[in-house]
Amino acid sequence: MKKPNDTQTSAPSKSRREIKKFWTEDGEQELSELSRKKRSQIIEAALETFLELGYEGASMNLVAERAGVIKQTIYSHFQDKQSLFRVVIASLTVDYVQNALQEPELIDKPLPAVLRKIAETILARHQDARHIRFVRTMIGEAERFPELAKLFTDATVRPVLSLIVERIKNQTIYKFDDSEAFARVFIGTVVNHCMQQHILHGKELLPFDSTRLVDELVAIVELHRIR
Amino acid sequence: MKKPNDTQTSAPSKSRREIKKFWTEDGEQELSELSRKKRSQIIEAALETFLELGYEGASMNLVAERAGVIKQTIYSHFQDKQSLFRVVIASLTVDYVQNALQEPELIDKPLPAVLRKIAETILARHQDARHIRFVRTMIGEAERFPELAKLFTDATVRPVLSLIVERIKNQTIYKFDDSEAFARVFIGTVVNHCMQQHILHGKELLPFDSTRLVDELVAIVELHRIR
DNA sequence: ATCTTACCATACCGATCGGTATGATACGAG
DNA sequence: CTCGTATCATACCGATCGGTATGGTAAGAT
Repeated sequence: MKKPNDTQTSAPSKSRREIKKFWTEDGEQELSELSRKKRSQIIEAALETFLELGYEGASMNLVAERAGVIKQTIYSHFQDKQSLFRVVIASLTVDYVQNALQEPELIDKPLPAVLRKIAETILARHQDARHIRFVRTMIGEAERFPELAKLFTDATVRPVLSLIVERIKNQTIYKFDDSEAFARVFIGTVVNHCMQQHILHGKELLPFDSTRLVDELVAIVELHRIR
Repeated sequence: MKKPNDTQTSAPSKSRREIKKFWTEDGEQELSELSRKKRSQIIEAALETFLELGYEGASMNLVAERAGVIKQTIYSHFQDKQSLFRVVIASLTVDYVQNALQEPELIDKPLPAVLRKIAETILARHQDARHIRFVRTMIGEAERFPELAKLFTDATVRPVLSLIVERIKNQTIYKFDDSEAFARVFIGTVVNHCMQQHILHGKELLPFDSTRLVDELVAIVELHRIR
């Protein structure tokens, strides 16, 4: 709601000493050791602050304080608050998908075991308070930052979906008429359970055991067994 | 992030002329015609503003301007920004459940028809831009306003859930071992589809036809038919 | 030994924030 | 016709906002 100060946005700069702007696109910059350390301090503090207070609720002063850095240092690494938010949220998004989607040992396991493993992964992630705040922030800002929401979907929903579809097609024990629709039923159920129980505090109001849900889903799979 | 001015929060008031505070709990106040009109203008404007900009992003100045009212009028009807937010969001929540959960003609319809009707209702609601903003805001503020999130769950999820469970139990054509788990699979799938497609902009990235999903769910129901 | 770089501390800028004070006006009830 | 009420317009309050300016310090490179 606050209009930025755009005095001298066009003028080169009245400042006597030019301050290095790392975010300027002048090729691949080799950041010094110190710079990289400060940068990661800023990112970590910004992350914590944005996830706790939301985009508007977080102040740059607080981020600087938590990062153990002065504001100018932030503004030498990031153009402005919006761009800091975008970088921080986007990098957390890709971090999550990177640490999660190793599909290691479950090659050639039966379909129900694969599905249980996927459900377990999603459920486990929602035990992490930071992830819950992450999802809340992502959804809360989805109107103001649609690219981030799309990135989130692309990085988290898409690969799981296609993994399930591929698994369904590479087996002959169960028969599904519309494998993508079934995949969406499966992850939709699990994700909505997390959303309802953890994001919206449903566990304090209508608690429901997740294993009952997964068992139900697996039972549904079993109904598709070729007889 | 801004600390409120709490000068004279304890002192009675330095103001010469006492301003009527409708939010004071001094019994059932009969608001005048004018007051009720102003109040509803304020609520409508606050709703639009909070849903568009979020709690922190919305300013009382803008709400007053949109309501065609001066700020003092807002503060004579509501204690502060938080309380305005709570009233506005809570009343929208109960409005939604009120206008939605008439279970009219579908008495004694077969189970698949009932489920299709429920899915249709949920899907239709997510065609409304205001409802999408409502859900985004509700989730985005779920950490700062947990009571609102719980109210939301209680008012929207619970009744649909128990309706389905009751419907499953009052029929003998289909057999479900865990009717509540199945109910959660059903509405979880539908709600997550809306969340993914509309709230998180998934329809512009991984579009998926909702009727395919509902058909899949009904096909799953059909697998439970007693042979 | 000088220069540059990246940081520090502090203070400042204009704008906007949530909320209040003052005084005027329009109007219905007695 | 007067009195109380609920609004209006406007201005103000202290605090905080995002962002910048000034000047200084420590360290590595030339």
